[in-house]
Amino acid sequence: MTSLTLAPGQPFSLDRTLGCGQVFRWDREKDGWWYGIVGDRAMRIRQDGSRLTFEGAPARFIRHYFSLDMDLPPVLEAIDRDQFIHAALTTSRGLRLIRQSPWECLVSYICSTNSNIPHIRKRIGAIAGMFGREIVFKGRTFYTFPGPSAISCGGTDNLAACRLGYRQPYVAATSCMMTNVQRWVETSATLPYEDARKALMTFPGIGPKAADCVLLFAFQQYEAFPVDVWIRRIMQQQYLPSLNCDASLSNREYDTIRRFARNHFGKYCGYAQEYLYAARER
DNA sequence: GACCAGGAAGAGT
DNA sequence: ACTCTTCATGGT
Repeated sequence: MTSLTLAPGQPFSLDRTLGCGQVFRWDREKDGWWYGIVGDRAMRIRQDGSRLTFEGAPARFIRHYFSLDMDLPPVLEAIDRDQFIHAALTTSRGLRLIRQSPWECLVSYICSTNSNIPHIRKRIGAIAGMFGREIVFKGRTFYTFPGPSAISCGGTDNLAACRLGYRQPYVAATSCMMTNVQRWVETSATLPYEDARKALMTFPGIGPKAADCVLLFAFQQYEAFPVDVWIRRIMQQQYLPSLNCDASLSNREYDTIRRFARNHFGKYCGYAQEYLYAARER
C-alpha cells in the first residue's frame, strides 16, 4: 500500500475523474475504493482529502495516469470564459482528464456509438473477458485489454459473443488494420490535432466524435472537442441557439460546434467539454 | 441531405 | 409492459 499527498493548489477529485464517463473499466465499491485495470496491472485507489492511497501501481504511474503532474488551475482559468462554464467548473471541481491506453481507448469509443455508458462498459468488459488475460487482485478477477492480434485472430464467433451489434465488423476491421501498423502511438502522437484526427478517422468505426474522444483521452490533444448528443444540446441551449437538435448531426454542424468551442474556450477546449459533459442535466 | 441498419440497457410512462 | 433515448458511423 502506497500513498501520496496532492500538491497544495492542485485540485483533484478521484470520484469525479473516474465517474465522469471518460473511462469504462473502473468500479467504485461502497467503502470508497476504486478498482480498475490499466494496461497489464490491476489496481485499487482511494482518496481521503488530499491523500491518495493505492495498491498495484507505483506512485509515478498514478501521477502520470491521473495527470497529477499537470498544473490544472491555469487551464481552468483559461477556459473559464462565461457564467455557464464557470458553474460547471465549480460543480465538477477536481475533474482531470486521464491518460488512457490508446488502443483500448480506440476500441472503447468504437463500441461507444449510440449507446449509454453502462452498455458501453459491458461491451468493453466482454471483449476483455473473451480475449484478455486473467488477473486476480484482492480476490477480484480482472482481464487485461487484448491487443489487436488477439482480437482479430480470436475468431468471429467469439467476437459475436461480445454482442457489439453493428460495431462488431468495425472492431474486427480496425484490429486487423492495426496489426499492420508500425509504431501507431508514436506516430500519432507527433501529428498536429487536425492531421491526427484525419488519421484516426481512417479506422472503420471511428468518425469525428470517436476520433475527438481518442485524441482527448489517449493523446492529450486538448484542442479536441467531442460533440455528442449531450454536448450538442448544451451548446444549442447556451451558446449556439440557431442549432437544430431535432435533425441528425451533420459534419458541417459538428465543425461549426467544435470551431466555436475552440474559439470560445481556447486551446484547452477539450477540458471545457469534459466539465460541460460532467455537469449535464440528466 | 435523408434514411436506414444492428442492438440492448436505462429511464420514463 | 411499452416507448423512447442512448458519449454515431457508414452505406445507399
